[in-house]
Amino acid sequence: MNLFTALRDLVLKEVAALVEAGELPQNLDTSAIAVEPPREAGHGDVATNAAMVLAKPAKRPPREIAQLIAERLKHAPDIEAVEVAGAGFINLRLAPSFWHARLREILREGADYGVVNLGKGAPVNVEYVSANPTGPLHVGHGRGTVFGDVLANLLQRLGYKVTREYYINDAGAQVDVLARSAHLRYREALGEVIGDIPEGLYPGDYLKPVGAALAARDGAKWRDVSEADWLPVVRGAAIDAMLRLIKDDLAALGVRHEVFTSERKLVEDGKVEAAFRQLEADGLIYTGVLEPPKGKPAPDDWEPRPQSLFRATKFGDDVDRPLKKSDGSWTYFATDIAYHRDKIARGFNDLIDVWGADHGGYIKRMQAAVNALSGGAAKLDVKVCQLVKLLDNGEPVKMSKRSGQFVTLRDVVERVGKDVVRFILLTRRNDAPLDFDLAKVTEQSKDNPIFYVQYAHARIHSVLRRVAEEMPEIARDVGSLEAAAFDALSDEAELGLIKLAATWPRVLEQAALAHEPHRLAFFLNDLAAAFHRLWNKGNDDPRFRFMILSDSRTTQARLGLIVGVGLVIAAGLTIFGIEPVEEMRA
RNA sequence: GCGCCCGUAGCUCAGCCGGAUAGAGCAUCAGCCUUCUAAGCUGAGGGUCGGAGGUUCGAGUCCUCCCGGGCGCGCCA
Repeated sequence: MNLFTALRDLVLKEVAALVEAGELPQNLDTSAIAVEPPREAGHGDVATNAAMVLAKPAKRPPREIAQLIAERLKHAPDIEAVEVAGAGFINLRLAPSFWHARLREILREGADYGVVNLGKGAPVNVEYVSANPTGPLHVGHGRGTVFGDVLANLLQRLGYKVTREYYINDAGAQVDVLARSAHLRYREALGEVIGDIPEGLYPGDYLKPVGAALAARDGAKWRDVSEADWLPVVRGAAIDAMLRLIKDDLAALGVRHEVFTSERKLVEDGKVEAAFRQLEADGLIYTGVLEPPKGKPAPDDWEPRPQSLFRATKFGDDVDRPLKKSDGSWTYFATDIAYHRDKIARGFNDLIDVWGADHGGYIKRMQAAVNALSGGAAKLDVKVCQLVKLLDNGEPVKMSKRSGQFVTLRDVVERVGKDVVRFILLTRRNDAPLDFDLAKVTEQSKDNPIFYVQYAHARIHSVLRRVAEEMPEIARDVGSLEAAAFDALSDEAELGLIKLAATWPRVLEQAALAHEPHRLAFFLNDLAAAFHRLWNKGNDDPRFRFMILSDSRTTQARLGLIVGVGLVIAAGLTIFGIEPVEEMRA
């Protein structure tokens, strides 16, 4: 149960009653009424702006309306105190029994706590990674990968029918470069001395096995024929190999896409042509001449050229966008239009793309295209991930793609572990740059967010183990804990921990609606902090220890509390695709 | 030149579709281990929320302009 939506319903009910009683006019717009946690804990457990929202349409002072509502709320069950404050806020304090009931709810629902059917089975398409199949993934890719994957997990958990997709850019010039690079490695494998890799080709060693495999399979067959003859073959082999490499990298991170879509195949199947014709039929394509971009030196070979343009400006883009290159082949935009058209045709009206920051300028045109293709029915949300700055103990790790000396995602996953990568990459908002320090993220200290959260979970299980040893008479199964005497939990620190854990349903829901999985990471960090705080309160004052040898009633109630917290932490980590640990010792 | 993102404590960043006295971590300083793991916790100092207008009962949050940084701007993807 999301307690805030439940209390909002209660407030709305009282407002309706006041309308009924003639205190407030009919037909009030109540949509802006919010019930939220107040910023200041001192203001109570929840606050509502109802009176302030209604003041103007009701033509009565907000504090007066607040009094009316407050008077009624005082009689509602579980509400311990109601006060009108500030400009007309209504602050509510809920009875301990209310919070005890929330704890019982957490214990009863366990991993499903906070899970509501927000999506109602609506299909959502999440496209992420979509890196060119020209080499291994690097850390920058990792960020979008984790973001997309955890967002997909989150949406799936809340009742959306999620499909995870990867778009393979295997049709452009870059895969031809890949093919030439692989052909060089092929000749090398046949015994030729190739020397330095020429400028403009991929220098990485990862193409050596591709060349070797080709030589082993076909011998010298592709050595002395023209490029036009060998290129498609070598390209196909190289793309296949790179895709296997990438899928392995993804598997090492615990990521698996359901659908891989080949750009080349879209072209071959005439899907791009079909998308083009659809837009043409809708009058959204014309032949025109684009201005050269201003503010930077025009490309050397710039010449005004009539070309097929999509009327993106009709859908909010800044200029109309070209669909064909000068050689007659499709632009990247054109094939991407076809891909999104294909997604829409497969029944998705809710599209999410996760891109790197350097593609930010591409958002408007893609949204314009989705809008045009679906007649406004489909929505595309593009989440852009900023750069990751890789550090090792504070020192920047040198990465140069040109020399082939860049740290791969695989390297990082193998060094620090997939769980660490999955969590740390979400400890910033997607649109803020992120530092990833290889040394710090494996540190066993509170400076390391994932350690901090796992440590809280481990401590909870440590207490369980101790109680099993010292007080075996206490039933520790969730069923028994649910029935524990929670009136023993009366300290504000204990209730505060329940209160925080009880906001989990709201956090889940809001993270899903906003498409912002990082909120889960921040919440878990806060929850862990609240737990560590209570733990230390027990250090300072033995009466607050979870295990009180002389008092099995209190001990069991406190076990219920921390097991509940542990369940919420575990539920959160599971969405991250991270295994909660029960002890920290290796 | 235009578009998008960002600008919050010395540093790195949160701030929940506008809500009350703007938060956390790091760093600095001062404290807490005969303990359920101190792998942790408590406290203190530190802010014109880049600037100026505007909308609103109320603006870090929305709008306009300006300043500063990043990304992008046909034949790369």
